[in-house]
Parts: sequence; C-alpha cells; structure tokens
Amino acid sequence: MARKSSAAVGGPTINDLALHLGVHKSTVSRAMDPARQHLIGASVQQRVQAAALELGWRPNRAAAALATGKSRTVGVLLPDITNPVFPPILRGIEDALDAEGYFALLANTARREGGVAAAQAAVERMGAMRVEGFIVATALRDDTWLDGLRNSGARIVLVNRTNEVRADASNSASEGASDGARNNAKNNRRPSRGPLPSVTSDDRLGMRLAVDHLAALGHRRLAHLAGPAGFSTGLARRVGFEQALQAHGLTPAALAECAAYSIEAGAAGMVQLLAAGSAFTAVVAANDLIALGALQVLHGRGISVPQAMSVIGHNDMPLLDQISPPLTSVRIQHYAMGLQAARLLLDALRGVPAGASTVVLRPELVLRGSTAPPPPVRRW
Amino acid sequence: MARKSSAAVGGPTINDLALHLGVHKSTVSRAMDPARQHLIGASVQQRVQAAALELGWRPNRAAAALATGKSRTVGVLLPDITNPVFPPILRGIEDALDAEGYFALLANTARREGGVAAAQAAVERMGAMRVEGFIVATALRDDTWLDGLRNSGARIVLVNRTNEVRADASNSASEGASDGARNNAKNNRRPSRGPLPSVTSDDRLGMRLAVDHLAALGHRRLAHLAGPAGFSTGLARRVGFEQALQAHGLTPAALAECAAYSIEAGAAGMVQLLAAGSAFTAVVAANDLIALGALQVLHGRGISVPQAMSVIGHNDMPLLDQISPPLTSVRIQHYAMGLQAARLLLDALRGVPAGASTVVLRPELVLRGSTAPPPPVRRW
DNA sequence: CGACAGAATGCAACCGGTTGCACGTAGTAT
DNA sequence: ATACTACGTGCAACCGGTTGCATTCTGTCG
Repeated sequence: MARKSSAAVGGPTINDLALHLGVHKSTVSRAMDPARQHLIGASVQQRVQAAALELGWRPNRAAAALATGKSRTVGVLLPDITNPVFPPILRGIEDALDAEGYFALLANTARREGGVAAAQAAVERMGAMRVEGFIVATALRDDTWLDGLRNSGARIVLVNRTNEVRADASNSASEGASDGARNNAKNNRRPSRGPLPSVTSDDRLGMRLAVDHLAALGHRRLAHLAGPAGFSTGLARRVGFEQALQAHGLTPAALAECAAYSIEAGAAGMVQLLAAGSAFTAVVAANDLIALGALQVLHGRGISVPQAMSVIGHNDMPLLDQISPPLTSVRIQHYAMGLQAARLLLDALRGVPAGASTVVLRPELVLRGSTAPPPPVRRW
Repeated sequence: MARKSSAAVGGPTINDLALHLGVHKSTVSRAMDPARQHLIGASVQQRVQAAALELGWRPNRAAAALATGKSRTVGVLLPDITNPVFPPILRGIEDALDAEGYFALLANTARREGGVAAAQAAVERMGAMRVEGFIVATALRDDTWLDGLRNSGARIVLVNRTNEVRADASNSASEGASDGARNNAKNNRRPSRGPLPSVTSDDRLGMRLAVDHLAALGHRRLAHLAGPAGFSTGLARRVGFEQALQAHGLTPAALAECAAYSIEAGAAGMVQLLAAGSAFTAVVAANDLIALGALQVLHGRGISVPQAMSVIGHNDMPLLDQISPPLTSVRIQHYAMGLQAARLLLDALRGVPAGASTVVLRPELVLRGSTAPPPPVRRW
C-alpha cells in the first residue's frame, strides 16, 4: 500500500492531493498555476492551495519538464570558475535566473585532458538534461562545438566574448544591434552564420580610457602586453589599444603577445618587451594577471613603478588595491554582464521580441598607484 | 504529422529509434544501459547502438528522472560564489560530480534580503527539481532550515563547516567517524540530531601550525583576530588558537572577534586589539581578508610588518603572494574539500557503506614575508 | 419554460523513458 | 521424444505532471 501515496521519500504527488480533496488532478494542476487558475472556482482554488501547503506538496519538476518540454534550466559553460573573472559573472547569471525560477547547470570546460572534448561532452549532457538554452563564457574564438550547437537550434548567449570576426568596427554597440535586426529580417530561423547574441564589455573603450589616461599624464611611448589572439578579448583589446593610440596620433612603441592570461605569461611578455630594445614609459596589459607578471619583472630589474614605468591592468580583479603599487586597472562590469546575459536568454526563451541581441557594457578606469607622469625617455 | 517523430526540436525519442529498428523501446532502453545490456543479444545491441549514434539519440533525462526518481543532480548551497574560498570548492564538487554524470544545481544564499529566506527558497526549488542530495557550504552554525532539510530525509554533506557543537575535541577525525557509526547502529534512519557528514579542514591543526611557527621564531605574546563566532570556522579556529597556545604554555595576549570575514572588519578588529593596550608581537587572523585589514591598520600606524609585528592569515587566497609584505597564511585544500564532499555524497547515493562520514583535511602553512622574529616586547 | 451561453470540473491521452512479467524459441537433460 | 531451462524480446503499466476536449451545472435570455 505504500506504493500509492508515495509520501515516504518524494513527498505527496498531485494525485495524492487530488484524492485527498476529492477533485481531479487536472483541477489541482490548474489551481496551482497562476496562469490558469482563473479557470477554477475561487473556493476550490483556495481549498487546493491550502491543502497543498498543508501536505507540503511540491510539484515534481522532472514530470513537468517531461510534459511541457521546459526544464527551467539553462546550461552555463565557462572555462574555469577558479579564474576570478567568472565568479561575479556566474553570480549575475544566477541572480537573474533565480528571479525567474530557473537554475543553471554549470560546466567547467578547462579540463586536464582537452578543453574542447570537455566542452563537447558538457554540451551533450546538458542537451540530455533538456536545458532550454546556453550561456557561453568560454573564451576561445574558434570553438567548433559552438557551431554545432547553434546549428542544432539551441538558444545561445555569449558572455564576455563574441563570435564576430571583424576587427574594424567603430561603434560596436549600435552596430551589433542593427546586425541582429538585419539577420532577423532575413530569415526568422536563427542564422547559422553571423553574430550570436552576446554581452560584452566595450574593450575598445576600455583601452581608450587607459590610453587617454596615460596620454594625459604625458606618456607618448606606450607598450601593450596583449592577450592570446585566440581569445576574443585578447584580439579586441589589442585592436582597441592600437585604435586609441591612433586617436592620439601615436603608434605602439612595443608589443608582445602573451601565451596565456597568467602571471607567468605576463612576466615572459614583459621580458620580451624589454628585450626588444625600443623605448616606452608605460605598458598597458590585456589583463591583470599579465600586469602582475609585468610588475614582477619590472621589480626584479629595479625599474620602479610608477616612477620609471606606468602599468595598467584590465579586469580589476579583487585585491588589486592591496598590492604594491596598487594596480590601476580597467574595471569591467562582470556581475552586470552575467545578469544581462541571463536576461537576454530568458527573454529569448519567453519569445520576447529581443530588444537587443548584443549588449555592450561600459568599463571604467580605476585609478590607483601604478601610473604617474613619464620619466625622461630612455632606452632599457 | 510532426507530432510523432518530434525530431524538430528535441531530437528523436526512444520510440523513434525503436520504430526505426523494428524493435520495442524497452529493448532499446536495455541495450543502451551498460548495466542491463547483457540481457540483450549482441547483434541487436550493436544495431541499437549504431542507430542511436546515427540518429543522434540522447535519452531524455527528464523522462528518466521521472521514471526512476533519480535526477542525477545535486544541490549546492553556498553563501556567495564571489567569495574566493568557494570557487575552488565548487570546482572540486563539479569535477567529482562530472565524473559520475551528475550536475550541480547552484544557489547563492547570501542575498540582499535575508540569507535564511533565500536558503530556504533555494532548498524548496531544489527539492522540486528532485535533487538527490545536498552539499552545503553555507557557513552559519545555526541554520534552522538545515534541520528541516535533514528531517525531510535528504542526503546532506557539509563542506568547510560542521554542525558539531562541542568545542573540546582532541582528534576530530577519528571521533567524527566513530560518532557516525554509533548513530547508524542506534537507528538506521538518519539521526535528526548529531553530526552530519562533513568535509572540513583541520582548523585546530591549522592554528597549531601558525602558532608553532611563531613560537619557533621566538614569539611569546600572540594575539588572535577571530572570525564571527556564528560561523563554524570562526569558532573552531579560535579554539584551535587557544589550544595551540596552551600547548606552548601560553595564553592569548589579546583577542578580538571580527564582525565579518572582511577587510573592513579585520581593520576594525586590529584597531580594537591595539586599543586594548596589551602587548603582543604577532597576530594570527582567522582569515586572509581579516589579516589584510590588519595589515592596512598596521601600515597606517607605521608599525612595520614583519619587523615590528608578524601577521598570519588563513585560507591562502589567490594573490596573497603579490601583496606587500607577502602574507604568510594557512593553506586549506579547498579543491580537495569540494571533491571529497561530492564523493561522500555520491557514495551515499550509491548506497556505499560510508567509509567515513567525516573527512578532515590537512592544512599547510605557507611561509611568506609577513612573519619574522619578534622585536623587543613593547606596549603599543 | 425551454434553449443556450459560459463557467467549472472531469476525462484521458500524452510527454519519454524504465521495469516486472509474460511469452516464445532454442538448447540441454532425461 | 518430452520436459525443463535459459535466454532474448515484447508487452504494458508506471513515474507525476499538463492540456485539449467532453461533460455537467448554473444562470440568463427569448
């Protein structure tokens, strides 16, 4: 007899409730659904709700998911939550999803054995879970699995990255928006080519802020420690740097591409920069870790920051204000990025007309102690 | 006609596959399940698997969850992923779950309006999702919802915290284990009182390492900046500090309880410590952020670290080696903690006899630049 | 006063797997 | 040759909701 009222472990079912009340389960179902409870008489509605509360009935989402095809779940793909840029992004995603009763299924794709394989596997498993959409924060620009995913008709929102290839845009915000509109007009089936909806920081602006600041201090010879070109941000920031310089009538005094977004790679890049033999008084790093690596090398060589050399980071990760010198950095709205990305996806799921398919957030420069007017130019 | 073979969006179903092959769907189901495919003839098995691959069939987990009651999903509750101790823990959890094909449902319980309410709500929603168990990293010792949760018969593993109340234990590891055994013998229903399975760091040992190190340097007058007593770790570390001191025949030279695990609270605590007027040459902080706050105050007052005062943090969060002076800290195995917690839970779900219901990990002291032999004792 | 509109509820199929049991066939023992 | 077993597969119920349609019951209008 324990079979019928399965209160033992899983709590009462909708049938238990219906039996208890002497109504049909469909009535219960409707009475509990805000969108459909207008179909039910007021008194019955109240009885149902009271009984649900009393018996502690929680509708089984797995059953609902099966019946409706809606799992109220989205997949979130990111390289590694351990990387400090992602926690605030995830938090933003979480908060937005939570507000709508959605959950995130998380997957870290940066695994010891092959990140693409891991990403592919995660996508498969998420698909099996019938996630309603994907938020992709994974950074590589040429993720092949992404194409497969979008071709399967999945809803996708990119965060902190883009899949746009061109590097010549002037105003990415409005352009992205019109792009989306154009694509929608062409075919209401999601295009398998062209930009995906995304939420990013305005990397060009970020670099402009950094360069403007240094220029205002009097710097004329700026170097750039670029991020890996395979990363969307690496490329965008590098281009942003060059364009910002151009606006001041300058050209890069030196440039090195770091192999990774890490302290070690930053240090290596800085060594390379110094070895190149060209003169510069400031270095703009594509990322805080790279800047930190640069700082180490500069310190090791007795080049004082900011007196002899100014340094600017990017991302404004935590604790940057605690180091010495406190690192000036371009702050990115990571939390807002996650929040917006999730909202974009939720809107799409709801069938909202898509206000914007591309959101670009404004970065801001956080001035701290690692920048100062340039010393007399000299050769390292 | 599009109704039957719903390949449009959701991919083929098990029925599509079965029809395609001319076998019954139960045969397909069995052929795809490693645990049951021995029931199926080899040739049929191969045909099924080939066809599954060809048609790209992915079993609908929602349907499986409904049929089996297993969602292959666990709930993870933590205060705020933005707090640097949690990413590695989550990563560990994720990796362990991933290896078994499980997913984590994440909830940040530290919300603007009431953390308990948020936790309660998250638990409800996760229950509706039919998570198979919970991993709780939320820090408050008196979470009332936790009692409700355990009484509902949910599988729970605590990570980075305990619900044990006593503060007098000598060897927490073996004791926890025997405790678990005793409770199991008493009633095979999980006890509603008594310790929950947990994975923690040995805070007593951590404090001992810190104190031993300082004592070896010659310090005799040590102060403690304690974490909030409402937190499991706050209490444990404070007790650990006192016991470690006792082992050296010492008593705390000063002690202040910080209101939170934050730089600000740490600074406030440090001010309090200095104001108390007692002499000490070293301060052991319950947490790195607290230590950072202390560092700020000391710096502001011209008390040089480590020459005039030694400081030790706890957790070894990222970038501690980049600050000045580089902070000596007790490193906790956060990643391993998450990994073990998830494994503990998975074992319990599988019905494994529970090797250990309590796991205690060894911390290690990371020596950096914030400790040195004490200066001549003087009064601040 | 009968017909009819509309509201409230019941009915049953369905979502896509899983699983206990029945059935048929081939192989083995008697 | 008969009885029995084991194996491979089909059958159908079930998991717990959702939803289009049928049915019943009011109340209203002609």
